[in-house]
Amino acid sequence: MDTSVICPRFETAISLLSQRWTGLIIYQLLSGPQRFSHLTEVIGISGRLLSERLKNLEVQGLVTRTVYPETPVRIEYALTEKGYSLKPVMDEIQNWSQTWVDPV
Amino acid sequence: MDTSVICPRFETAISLLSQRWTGLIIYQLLSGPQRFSHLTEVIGISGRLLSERLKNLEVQGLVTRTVYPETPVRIEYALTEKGYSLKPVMDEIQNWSQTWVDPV
DNA sequence: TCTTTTAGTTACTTTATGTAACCTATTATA
DNA sequence: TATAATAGGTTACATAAAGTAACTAAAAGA
Repeated sequence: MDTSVICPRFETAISLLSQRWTGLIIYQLLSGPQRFSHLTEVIGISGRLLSERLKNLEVQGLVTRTVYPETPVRIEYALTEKGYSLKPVMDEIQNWSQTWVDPV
Repeated sequence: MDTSVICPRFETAISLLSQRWTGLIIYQLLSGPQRFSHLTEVIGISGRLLSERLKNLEVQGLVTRTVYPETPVRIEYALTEKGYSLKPVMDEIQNWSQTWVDPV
């Protein structure tokens, strides 16, 4: 009989990254705070899902939402320390992709 | 005007890991070749999806499928070099989770 | 008042995932 | 010889998530 179980913390972490778009959003925000419309364009995600994902990421403490009451209003999304600390993960994915993914 | 685009190789790599269960399957196989039924139990994935995922991973060259014609038949799934080289990615996710994910 | 701009939301369609029952091959058992 | 047990799946159907496109809110300038 085998009682091995996957580490629950690892499971939580990877379920975060296994959600479609979430990894890309974090990766994109690594290059600095960005606006909603910029994220939709660069990532190629719909407003509906981007909105949903950013709300989740905010709740989980990975992203902050800052309103600049200009005209028209400017809202910037940025990584928290918790979000930014996923950089080594992203770096390793980047690194792997350079070796193992064919260029387009 | 902004022409920034996300690196296509990175995008390919993260779309692989963004597929539900795929990351967990790879993580689990890092500890050695394993059978179909063992994977379903440890990961908590249904046979239907595990079968689908393993086929994809085989096509993408991350996993091999080996048949041992014993009684009853034994089929083992193992990582290829390409699959195993995702270990640093998994290690960083593990690492992040130890710092940022609450224990259950 | 009407238009423009950003940041979303709503309603609806399509795709992915979850669940449970079923199938096949091989050998052990009654 | 029939029956059952075991591994490794597949099939059919229900539910949940993602994609698409049209619409809305708020604020200020023409």
